[in-house]
Amino acid sequence: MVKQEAQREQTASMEDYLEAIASLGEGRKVVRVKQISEMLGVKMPSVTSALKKLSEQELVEHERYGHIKLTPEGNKVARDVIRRHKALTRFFGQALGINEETAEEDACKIEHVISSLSMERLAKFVEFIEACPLGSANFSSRYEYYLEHGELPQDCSKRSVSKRK
Amino acid sequence: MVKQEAQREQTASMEDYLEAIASLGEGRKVVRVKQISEMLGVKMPSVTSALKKLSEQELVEHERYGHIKLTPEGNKVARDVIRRHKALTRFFGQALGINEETAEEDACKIEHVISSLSMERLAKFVEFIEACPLGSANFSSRYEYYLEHGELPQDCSKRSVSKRK
DNA sequence: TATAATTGTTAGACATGTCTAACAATTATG
DNA sequence: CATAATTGTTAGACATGTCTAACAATTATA
Repeated sequence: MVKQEAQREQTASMEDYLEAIASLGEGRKVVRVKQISEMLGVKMPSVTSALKKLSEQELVEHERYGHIKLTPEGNKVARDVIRRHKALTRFFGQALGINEETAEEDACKIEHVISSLSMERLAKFVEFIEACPLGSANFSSRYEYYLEHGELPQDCSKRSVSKRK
Repeated sequence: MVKQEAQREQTASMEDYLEAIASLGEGRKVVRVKQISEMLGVKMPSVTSALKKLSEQELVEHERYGHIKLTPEGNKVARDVIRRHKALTRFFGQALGINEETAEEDACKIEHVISSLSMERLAKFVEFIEACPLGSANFSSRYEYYLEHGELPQDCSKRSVSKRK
């Protein structure tokens, strides 16, 4: 057991490019420089320059004015980023009740910096919350009460579980 | 209601410098360029250059070969970073059961990119978990069971809460 | 199919933040 | 207190990733 994951060798920017190429290419769709640039909010020359770098690392196939495609290795990296992205979005959205837009934004940033260990635990946590109806129901309702009122609900009291009303 | 927080104008690097200065300066201790450089794992010229920038922004007082001190505004920013840092460390440590070192590392990265909203909710979440013994006990024990066995404990079943054993 | 519109590339400027090498100031000590 | 050791600064190189301006290829259309 020497080094489970070689990943995270990419910068946040390069991960963003890989992620964008992967999602734009879903279902064999042709990927264009312009689409990538729009998706990431950068200008086209930035994309060209990123593609050059990623090609040199053999994560992307790209020929001048031609097709753009992830290599198997590039796809692996992209899938991993996307996996983190989705788990984080679920966490912020489902577990913390954050609005979709903000959840997305945070996921986009955090996906590039979180450790594998925390990522794994976070994903398990969300799975758990979503899968365990009893725990979840109790948890969510109490948590929402706490969010709204700023104090703990009765049945969280340290002394006893009140039965009145 | 126009813009609650003007913060997050700083880059991750500059936030790190402010954070380091604040924590090295706890209790009126004199802050040195060398200490900052060691704490952040950069060379001294990087610190000098950062101090210059932060001085121009009036977040730090620094005179050549002289004292280093946060201005009130710089202190405000630093305290805010530290607040985020602590809440994140608690979340990863207490709530997710991540080891201290990893929890620290993740907090150091995420503190610079997370939104105010998510940060607030995350902090409330940790408070809640720590403050609500019933929810917490239920939650933690089930979550640990899930982490360890990879499947939900009996009392999470969708059908009914088993009473046997 | 010739020309116009769109898309993509190249070249090179710029911002950020790091580093090394050389030098300067401060502090410690023989 | 003179000199050595330590600490701090300056200058300038370098890496990353962005941008604009100018040009080139591709695609659409009159």
